Amino acid sequence: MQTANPLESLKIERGLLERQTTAGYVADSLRAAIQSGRLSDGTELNQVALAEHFGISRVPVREALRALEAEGWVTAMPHRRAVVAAVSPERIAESFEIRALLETHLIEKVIERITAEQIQRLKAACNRMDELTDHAEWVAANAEFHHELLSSASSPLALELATQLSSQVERYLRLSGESVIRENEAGGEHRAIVAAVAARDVKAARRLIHTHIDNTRQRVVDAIGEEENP
Amino acid sequence: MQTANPLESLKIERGLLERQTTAGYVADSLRAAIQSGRLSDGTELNQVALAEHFGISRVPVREALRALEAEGWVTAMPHRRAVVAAVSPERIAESFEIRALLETHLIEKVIERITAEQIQRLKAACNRMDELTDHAEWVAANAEFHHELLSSASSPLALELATQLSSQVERYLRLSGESVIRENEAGGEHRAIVAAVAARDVKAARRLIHTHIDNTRQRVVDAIGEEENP
DNA sequence: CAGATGCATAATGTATACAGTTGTGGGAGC
DNA sequence: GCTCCCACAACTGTATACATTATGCATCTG
Repeated sequence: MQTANPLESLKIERGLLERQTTAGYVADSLRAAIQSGRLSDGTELNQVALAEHFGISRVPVREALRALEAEGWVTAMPHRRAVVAAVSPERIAESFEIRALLETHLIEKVIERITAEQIQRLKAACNRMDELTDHAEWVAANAEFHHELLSSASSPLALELATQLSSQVERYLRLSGESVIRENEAGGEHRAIVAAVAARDVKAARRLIHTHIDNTRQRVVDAIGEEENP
Repeated sequence: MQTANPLESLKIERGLLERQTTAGYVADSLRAAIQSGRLSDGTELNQVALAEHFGISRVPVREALRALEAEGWVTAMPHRRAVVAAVSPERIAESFEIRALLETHLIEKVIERITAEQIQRLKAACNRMDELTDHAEWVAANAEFHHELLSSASSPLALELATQLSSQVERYLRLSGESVIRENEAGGEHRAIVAAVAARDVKAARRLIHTHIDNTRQRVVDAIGEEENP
């Protein structure tokens, strides 16, 4: 037995800081900008312009673009400008369908494993969302809710895929009306899901999640339709 | 009205050749090597060594590694060597589970849409697989069969995900015994699936696919277990 | 001899320079 | 006026050079 290592705190700090490369920083910045919608579909990503903007050379910019391309955020062809990837309405719809498939599957494991404390956290997350007025914040909180809900399933790969699918279409949620009304609908749906999970009611939870995701899909697809044919 | 442009053929040829960048070529080469198992888990990917091997500079090598990292083939940390990513047994198992989920879902759409001609192609693919003796070729043909089967569902994103999940664990199929016996089992399972699809029997097809993938999962997981505790 | 320390080496990350491709605008030719 | 072509500008792709960080080894210390 020995006393706690006084350097332990420093180690953690180092771990948190975790010096990032410039390329990693650029990739994170661009990804966040695309995900939030600040960089919209088809925006051209000029390497020299980006390099100047960040005050760095083109090399790390290129590496960041390569990574984002592999992740699907950016479309690029040899010797041509990279552009922010467009996600077709069909792909968006399919993304929701697959999420529904994954999440209805995961919810069974969630119900098996979730603890009372985690349920409390979900309820708290629901309450927090009611307070939010900014749409962007609401979208982020919504993603966090789903992530938190599914993280209890202990299926890291499925969670990863579901999260990835969400994040790629998140920017299109913006279109589905800034209307708080709709968001409150979602809030009610979230609470119903949490209640079903708390009651360990697999069938109800599956049905509620499927309906919830399908509703969201409907809203987004409709919004895109209106956008195209106003 | 005008005669066919004689340059059109060149354009197509150009399109097929589709001049690739060096970085793209390196990424493809490495990906193929990892997928086939020629580069195994934990192999260090030294930039200068790779650059010398390909007879190029480090820049395109770095871009290739970035892309492969984003795709999950390579693990890298700042200022440290990149290594071929290891896929944990849990992740492999989960990968099969998610594939089962996706493929049992897709098979319904397949049955709705598949044509007689496509069914013939699937049968032909089954027959071709019987001829193969090389394990690596068999694995590739197996992947092709599943891809061909699901491509009739017209769900590009789901197909993409399923294919991606398969390709990432494909190299571990090698462990599951070179035994032709087991591969013949799979051949029988494939034929049964095609038969159910041809008969438009959704329930049977779902059950058969699920069993098939679960069997494969079992074989691979067992093989890994033996590998670790011989 | 175990463990820490400092230095040399090698590898990664970034900047700069150069090469090759694409796109564009203006002028020649019709 | 219109088209075609070519030169030039802008941009991407690659190589080389430099900066920073990690790692292995020899040395030193207790």
